[in-house]
Amino acid sequence: MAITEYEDKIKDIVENLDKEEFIFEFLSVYSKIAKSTITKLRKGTNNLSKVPGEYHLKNKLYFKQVSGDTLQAFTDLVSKISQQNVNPRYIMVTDFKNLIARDTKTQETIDIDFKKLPRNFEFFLAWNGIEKADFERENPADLKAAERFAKLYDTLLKDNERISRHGLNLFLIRLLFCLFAEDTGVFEKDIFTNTIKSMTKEDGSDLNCRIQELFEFLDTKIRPEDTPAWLRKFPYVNGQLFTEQHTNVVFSKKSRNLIIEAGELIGWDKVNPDILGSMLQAVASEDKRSHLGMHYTSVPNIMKVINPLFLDDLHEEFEKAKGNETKLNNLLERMRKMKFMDPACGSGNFLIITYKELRRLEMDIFEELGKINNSTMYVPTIDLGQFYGIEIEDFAVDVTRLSLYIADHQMNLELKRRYGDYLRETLPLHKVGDIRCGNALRLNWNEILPHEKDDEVYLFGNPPYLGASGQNQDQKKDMEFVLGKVKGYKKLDFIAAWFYLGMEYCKETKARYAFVTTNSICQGEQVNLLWTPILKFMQIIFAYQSFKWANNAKRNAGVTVVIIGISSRNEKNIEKRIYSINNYIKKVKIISPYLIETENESLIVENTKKTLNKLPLMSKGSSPTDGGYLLMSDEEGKTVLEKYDGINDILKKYVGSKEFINGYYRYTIWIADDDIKTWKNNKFISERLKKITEYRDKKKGTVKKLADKPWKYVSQGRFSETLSKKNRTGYNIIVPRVSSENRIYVPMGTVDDNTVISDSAMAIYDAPLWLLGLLESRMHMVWLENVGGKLETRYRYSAGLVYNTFPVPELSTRRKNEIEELIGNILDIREEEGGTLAELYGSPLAAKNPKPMNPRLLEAHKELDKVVDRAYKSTDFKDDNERLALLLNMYSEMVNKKG
DNA sequence: TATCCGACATGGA
DNA sequence: TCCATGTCGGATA
Repeated sequence: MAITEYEDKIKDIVENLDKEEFIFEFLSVYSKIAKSTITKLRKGTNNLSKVPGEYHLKNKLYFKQVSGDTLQAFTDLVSKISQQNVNPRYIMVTDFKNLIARDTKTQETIDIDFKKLPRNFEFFLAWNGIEKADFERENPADLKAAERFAKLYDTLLKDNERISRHGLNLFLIRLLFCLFAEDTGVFEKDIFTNTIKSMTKEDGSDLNCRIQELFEFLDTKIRPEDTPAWLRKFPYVNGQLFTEQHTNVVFSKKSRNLIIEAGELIGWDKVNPDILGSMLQAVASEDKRSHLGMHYTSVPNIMKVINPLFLDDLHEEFEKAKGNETKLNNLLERMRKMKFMDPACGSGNFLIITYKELRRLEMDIFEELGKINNSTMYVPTIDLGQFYGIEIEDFAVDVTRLSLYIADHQMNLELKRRYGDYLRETLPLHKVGDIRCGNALRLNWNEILPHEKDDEVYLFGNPPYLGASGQNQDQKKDMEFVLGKVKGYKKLDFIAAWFYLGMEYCKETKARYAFVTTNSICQGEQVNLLWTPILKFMQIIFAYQSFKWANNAKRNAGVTVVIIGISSRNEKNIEKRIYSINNYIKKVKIISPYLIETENESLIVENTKKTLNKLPLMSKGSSPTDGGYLLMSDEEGKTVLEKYDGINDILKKYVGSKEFINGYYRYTIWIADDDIKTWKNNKFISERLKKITEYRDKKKGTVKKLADKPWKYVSQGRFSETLSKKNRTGYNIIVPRVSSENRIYVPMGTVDDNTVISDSAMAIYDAPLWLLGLLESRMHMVWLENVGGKLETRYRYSAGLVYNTFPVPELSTRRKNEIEELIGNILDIREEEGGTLAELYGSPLAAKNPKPMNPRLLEAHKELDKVVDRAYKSTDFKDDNERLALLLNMYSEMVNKKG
């Protein structure tokens, strides 16, 4: 059942109250309580209490209808129950004005206005087998609010087809403000909802007029004498929130009710402005509705950005300043001058969290000041005017401003709670810094938030990620606008533009920046393209290594992220920190753009087409680009082989990474140009070829050109060429392009000439066996792990980055023979032990359910490692870091030699 | 022509 | 719905 259904049903019961029937109707809302149980309770057959007005349903509820002092009645009932040997989950009393209920398991008690029962439906969810704590974790008030809000939004859109989006959005923002204000003490309690309820007609026809009058009045500082009484109770709001002219909105009975329900059923005081904002933003943009909230940054992740960027430092300074009035005041002065900008602020959650954290620190400081000098006056330090943002969607801009007001008010309440005598008024609203609506990649950030060399300014956020092949024309133009001068910029992720602009804003100043980003900009070919130019002026001061994106949205975005903090190179002696999983912190001197400790951050491996190491050519396997019509499963292949005589001439096994690792194969049609005459009239073949022609015709470029030769692979690597070579003695080596990072070694191997290596794997045709041994070695694994690209965190093997750049020392014939023998041994053990490579290599590095690698195989690999290690260095390596350092040094020598 | 990538894709528990 | 682990074709050089 949807959350809102519980509320709606209970609301119906409360509004059409039948006191005698109430408890039965209420129980029936909770579907796990059987109808028959309720019927029996009504008849009294299973009512364990014989007192009139009392209902005791075994293990579930002890209910009493009372009159007079409910609290006294409740206390009496509790003590009465405690004397019996019974254990009802809930105890509830009500006089239908007030209601008190206790959950005897959690000992939680609610004492509420009877009319607020619908809002508290989740308190009783244990009846349905759902514990309240679990429910709240999965269905926060924010989600509930967003769900109701989406309904209202859709209804208003249907009733107002011609209205401008901006006008509608503005109305909704103001509505949200009013609902929030009446629940949190900015306005008089429930005044907005009650006004609408009592002052407008049920069909909604005059609601627009009243709303317009109200909004205008909220923006009027000097209250006219003739203000009608119903308006006079509303205060002056300012903050420009109600300044713009209200756009007329058509209301219906339905939309009016939805507004009233939003007021009555949602506890706006429980709503987090940071999360709500992201939900609202998603509601308002149709295309994003499907991934509601997918991309909002969770509070823990925001903390990972702002803590190391500036908050840790402020807290540290606070600790040092404790007991010293001057130092404390200096810290406040410093905080007052700080400025913050999120150049992709969305609905502003980074700004909100930052604002709240600073206000809390401010309170702590005043508490300390109070201890030193108890006549300390509270002077507001942190102001909304210190917060800036850029956002492309105008609704989100409004949500950001609104959310900042809400955050401000929440902190004012917290201040009052903590120190009753320190007061800060929410109204009139304070002015927020520039939250600019526009394209962050086209705007001059320094014009929005101008700063001097020594100003303390921080930029942060979670800008959009988009790989090179997913960018649309506009985004590509934006990339060119920002990164046009950067070599190879077209291969960079969209977020690279933010990192580049961050550099331009912060370089040679004290300003710093940190973003949450896809980890791919710190892997593979993007490392050189992006970081070589940025590191000319900047340095990485902290980094969170790869972790999986997660927030509370129903469906999470599928991406692995890192967090990178950056300052100007001019800032010396910064202690840099690398945070890895489990929040293990390592303090280091230099952080490389691969986000690991390094001695030289310019040791970056560049994608290279030519081999730098004289190894035989590696190429990608063959790619059919056939829409799947050249391929068939093992099973289908065997059927075909039986059905058509001689077809085995043109059927080959087809093996990619998945097939190779998991020990199976598919079949592919593989027809040489000369043989096509023989086969084009075969029914099975011709049907498939026709489909391929159709498929390729819809494409463009090379693929389309091959539409009339459908049997041909679009790219064959060097396979055909190899097949035509006579007197071959080498092996066809297969290397999976993508494979699990949970294995110690990437399984590689050899296949015969009757097997097509698919483009999901790399291939070295007609190669010596020692080469396979070299590639399977620890040395090569370390290289792959550190300089190769990744698919999230999977290993991604590529020729340009990994194979061609791999530094190889002089190998004597004797050593080659030794390697050959050891890799031969490994291949034998694989055969002897049996099972798939996935089973043999296991997943020993998995965090949750590690599966061991076959011990015999592991031993054989270690022997191979020793021999290969020895080719690089005469003594043992301490660890993989030492291997990597040696390889990187060899690499840089190799590159320098080439000039 | 040959990649290197994917706010992913997909199959199995 | 989570968890483990690798397809396939596009845009680019």
